[in-house]
Amino acid sequence: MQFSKSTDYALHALIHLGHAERCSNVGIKELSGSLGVSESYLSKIMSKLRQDGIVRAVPGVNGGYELARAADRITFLDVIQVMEGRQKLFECSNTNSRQHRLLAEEGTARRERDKERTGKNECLVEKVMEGAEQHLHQYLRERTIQSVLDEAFKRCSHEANKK
Amino acid sequence: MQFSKSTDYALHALIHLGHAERCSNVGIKELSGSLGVSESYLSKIMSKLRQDGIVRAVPGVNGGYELARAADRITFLDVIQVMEGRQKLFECSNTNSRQHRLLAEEGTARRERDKERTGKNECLVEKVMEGAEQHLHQYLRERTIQSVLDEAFKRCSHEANKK
DNA sequence: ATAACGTGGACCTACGGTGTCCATAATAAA
DNA sequence: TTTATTATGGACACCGTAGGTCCACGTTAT
Repeated sequence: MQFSKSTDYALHALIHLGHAERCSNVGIKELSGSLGVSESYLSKIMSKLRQDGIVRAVPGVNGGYELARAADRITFLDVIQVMEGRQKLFECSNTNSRQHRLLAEEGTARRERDKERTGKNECLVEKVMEGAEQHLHQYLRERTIQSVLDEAFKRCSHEANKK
Repeated sequence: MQFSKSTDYALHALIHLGHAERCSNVGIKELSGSLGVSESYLSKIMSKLRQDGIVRAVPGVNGGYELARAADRITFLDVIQVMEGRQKLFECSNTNSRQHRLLAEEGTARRERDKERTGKNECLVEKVMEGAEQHLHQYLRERTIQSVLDEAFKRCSHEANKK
């Protein structure tokens, strides 16, 4: 259970773009050089980010990438969901096991209705995990590319003050 | 980024054990039947749980498994860490990229010391992710096998009251 | 002694993460 | 218009690992 390297690269690439906001259109060469990743692989990642409207891209001479919206409107959650997909953190593999049927058979009109709607019994483990996912998402929604830039700048100027 | 099926099976198996607490020693047959998983695969999982002191096992006739400690002292985090390993949620793949060196070169005695200790620059993305991991862990530490059993019982008796 | 039961090792398969290469399209500069 | 630059998308390769099976062995109760 770990985030993929693609997510890593994507976040760092976006930070680079956010930092170089003034001169728009950062090429894949500069990006791959800055991150230490091959151009070909990073292209794939940038392409994905573009398809999801995180960045814009222009081909041709002097082309490159730029953020599609302000850095403080690109959250970690946005990026992670693009790169990792929108699948749930946890999915009960068989809600029709005896264990689940046992719980379901304790009657309950509500559970019956649940089953009618979704076609499967509910899973209490899944419920707990959904809670965990909500918390995680909430946290990741509050962190943006801009917040990382701010943090970097803060440390920088803090050091400057001490001198 | 998803929890593995093993974690799923492990949690459900432990819930079964917690539910059948009275008659200790639940066999692999009963467990695999209840969860709808093959005996051979589930054995592997139970074995892992035993090695980490989550369950006890006795071989021989009438053998089987039982919880090694009270159900309210087995947290979701415990189980997940056994099954998924203790690796971090996120690890920056190259803290020596130009991007990181750029941040590091802004001087800072503190960052220098960091580098001396760990041998690598710090990564602000990693920092954010570590925060996310802490939150997630805190949540998972508060959910136990017992809490799921309680929830199941609560729903059950709630239905009974209505009748 | 024998049947029931858990253990650990060897092994297999499928899939996805990581990564490369190339043909193509789009764009700016000459 | 031609050429150089740059992003795009498809095809493909590699490989680690999740998921799963099988079997020989050790242990225990009857």
